Amino acid sequence: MPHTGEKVSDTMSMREEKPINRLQDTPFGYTLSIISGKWKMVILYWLVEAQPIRYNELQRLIGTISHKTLSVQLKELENDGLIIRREYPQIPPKVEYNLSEKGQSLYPLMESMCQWGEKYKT
Amino acid sequence: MPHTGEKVSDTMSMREEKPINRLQDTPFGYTLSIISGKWKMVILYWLVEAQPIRYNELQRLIGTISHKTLSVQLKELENDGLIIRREYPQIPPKVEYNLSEKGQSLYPLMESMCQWGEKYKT
DNA sequence: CTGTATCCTCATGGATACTG
DNA sequence: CAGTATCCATGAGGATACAG
Repeated sequence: MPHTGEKVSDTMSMREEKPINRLQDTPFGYTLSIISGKWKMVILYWLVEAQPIRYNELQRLIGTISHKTLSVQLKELENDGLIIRREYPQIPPKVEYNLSEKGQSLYPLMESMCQWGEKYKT
Repeated sequence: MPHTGEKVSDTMSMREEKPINRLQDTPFGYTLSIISGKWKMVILYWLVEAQPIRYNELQRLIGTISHKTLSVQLKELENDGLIIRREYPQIPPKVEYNLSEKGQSLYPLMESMCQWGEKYKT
């Protein structure tokens, strides 16, 4: 898998005793750490579909995510630079979420996942 | 996201009251259910790199996965049809794991993940 | 409306020992 | 060698209440 142009052992192997190459430090591992978890990709998916989207609408679309979980996940996605939170100083408050360019760039990945699922889903 | 050719609400939305379209029943959700989790993609990654591979070697390569966890994950991957377990009736036992065609077909996804990580990793 | 703050449950995964 | 069995720790995620 030519993910770096280097030998695999240079970028991902745990074989070296020191320094230990942690999975997270590899491109593959980094991506994994960003999009793994139960909800990350689902949230990103809906952002692709419906951005800009407000907090409540997002929760309604996902349907089964809890209040706190959505909140935490959104904050993590924001910290990872995948989404942009835009707050309107109103009463009542209004917040819109959009994908950043970095977030948008995951679109091909989601596409691949959809196509793969389409093909292999029982 | 044209993952089915149908309207999004027909395949993924939770908006309909009944029947509720569960995420798992969508192509996207199916893929998610298959590859999510902490180790699935890591194991598949190493299979791409080093198949056919034996149980012990696999654990050694991953480096930080526990005995039980690897065992459980391998069984799930086998049940999902992504890998093929081949047992040689020897003493001591020898077992080799290979990717099935279905498993191999995830290669583009892994490729995408590597490339994305390569580009956006800090 | 858009969140935080608590508290709690439970699945995931780890350590260790044992088996064919 | 390639697992299973058992027990345990951790943290992700959920329910509910409260706040700005």
